[in-house]
Amino acid sequence: MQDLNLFVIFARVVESGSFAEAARKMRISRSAVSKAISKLEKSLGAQLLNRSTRVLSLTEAGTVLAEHSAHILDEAEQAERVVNSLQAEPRGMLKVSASVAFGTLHVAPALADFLSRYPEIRIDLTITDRPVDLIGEGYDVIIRVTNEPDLNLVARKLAPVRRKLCATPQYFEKNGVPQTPEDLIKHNCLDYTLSGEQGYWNFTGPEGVIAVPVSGTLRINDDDALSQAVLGGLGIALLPTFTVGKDLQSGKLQAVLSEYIPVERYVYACYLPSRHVPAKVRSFIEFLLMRIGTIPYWDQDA
Amino acid sequence: MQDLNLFVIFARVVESGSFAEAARKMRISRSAVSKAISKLEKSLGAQLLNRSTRVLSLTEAGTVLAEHSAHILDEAEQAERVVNSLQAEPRGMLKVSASVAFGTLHVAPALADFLSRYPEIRIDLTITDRPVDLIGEGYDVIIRVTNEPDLNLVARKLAPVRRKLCATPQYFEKNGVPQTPEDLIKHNCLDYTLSGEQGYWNFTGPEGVIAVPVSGTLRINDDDALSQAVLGGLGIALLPTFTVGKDLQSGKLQAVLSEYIPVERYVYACYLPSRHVPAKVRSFIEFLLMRIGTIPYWDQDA
DNA sequence: CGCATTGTCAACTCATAGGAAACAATATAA
DNA sequence: TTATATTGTTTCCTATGAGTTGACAATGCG
Repeated sequence: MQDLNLFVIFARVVESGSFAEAARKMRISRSAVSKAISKLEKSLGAQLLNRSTRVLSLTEAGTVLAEHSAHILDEAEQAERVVNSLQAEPRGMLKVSASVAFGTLHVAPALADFLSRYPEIRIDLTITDRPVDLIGEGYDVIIRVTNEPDLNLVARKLAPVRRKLCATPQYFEKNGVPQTPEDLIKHNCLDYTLSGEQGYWNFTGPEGVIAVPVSGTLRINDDDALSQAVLGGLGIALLPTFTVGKDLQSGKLQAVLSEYIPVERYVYACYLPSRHVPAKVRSFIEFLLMRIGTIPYWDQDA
Repeated sequence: MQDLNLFVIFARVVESGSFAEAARKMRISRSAVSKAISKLEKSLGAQLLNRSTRVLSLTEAGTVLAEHSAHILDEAEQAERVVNSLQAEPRGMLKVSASVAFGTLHVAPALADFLSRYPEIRIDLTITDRPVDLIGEGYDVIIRVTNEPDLNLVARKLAPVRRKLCATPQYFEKNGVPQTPEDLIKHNCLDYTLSGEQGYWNFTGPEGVIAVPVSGTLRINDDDALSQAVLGGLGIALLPTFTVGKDLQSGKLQAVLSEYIPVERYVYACYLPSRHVPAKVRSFIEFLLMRIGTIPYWDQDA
């Protein structure tokens, strides 16, 4: 394969009409240009330029090569421009993955705003709780709720996820209100599949950290569905305020043992570590940060 | 400006789907590929490929760049092919310059044969006796009759040009037949403008080289026109056999002092010195050589 | 006839392209 | 699970060759 840089030099010479002029434009010496052309001619096995000290003229081979070289130069400059623009301006396709509950309740509703703010961005949002392969599937950003994000990723903490022990008033009427964490053992504790240690709920209370063994008749891998189950009066669960904030306000759910704080989880926006984060990713994360804030809107008056 | 060779490596990686595979195809080491991509990403300021040891995926910037790179690669390969073909096969435009008399009488008539033998060649023939700038005007070949061709050019000797002292029988009847070169002084000697020393005709005779001072009433810069003048009975001239061969045979002209040989001139095909002579030029010169041969057809029975 | 500028060449220098080897990550096979 | 092979990366090293400088001859201009 040819050394394409020679094509570039050749194109410059042709458009300049002289070696010296081309050399000045490219800020290299005349001899460098001379050697480049000679090398190109040698490697192609064809004379490209007939030259005396004063006059240059293209051979037929030179003429066709000049055309191709100009195209190449063009294409390269264009490529450089579009990549730069893609990098510097928020535009293009943004592939996002978000977990089911949070994605549905808070990411998806926010996208309209985001897209109208950045009209050149398009979004491909995948809602799933399954672990995704950022590299293989080509995601720009994934939004996950977890207490310990993947160490191989850049994880931007968007907001804390506060959780509360909730059930319906009806449930408490029937089964009593637990006064201490230990009382939970007597209750139907609905569990979130992906939470840390199975079978235990951990709290930080007045006495420090405690682990309460719990058991229940239902386990779901989605916070929103879990909330629905609790709303149906099935039992008690540790529910994030981002799903049940309204229900707590409206009284459809009731929180108990509020002085015992479950291990805090966070909403993270994660992306691949790279020195070169495209503008679309930066602006998306900044938008989310602004939208969700340090004290998320669903917690503001909870 | 970018290093276009990095684009090529990038394109190869994309089409291969892996650094290692691309490295093997290009017969360089994996580390070379790795470094090339890193350098490209750095210089563009954008991530192009997301990669783990096992899986590669293009970023958006990478996707657009891949497209452009593929185009560039394509264009380069195409350019290489067409230049090679132009070099190796007799095809394309052949710019030829020929002197008026010889060009008209012998080059132009031969072209039909040549072009039918090489159907992919087209010819741009310029008939002129004016000295031409091979480089500036972009001629591939010039055909000239001279005794000393330009030393800066490659001059292929096609055929000797024999000249004879000619006049019409009528002229000799009226003015007498010169018996010795010195007798020429008494004749109307028509001169060819571009011949060596003005006012003298040089011969190699039995006594060695002699220079005869001559004078006449006409001087023309074209052998054919000069012949026409002689045919009109105006005087004596040194005429090349390639213009008056037929007239000598038919008796319309008569040659005298044949034992005195004028300085021999030659038909040359000249082209610019270069290691890389295109096939079209080579085949043209070979064709002329074959056609005109060492003993030209107009001399064969003269 | 200077004078300036051209393309080329030879000699030299230094950056850097590329290889080798070791490494961590990861997929596949046993 | 463990073992193995392969991936992309990194460090270190070296030879190549790209580019400079400073000549040169050729050439056009005033």
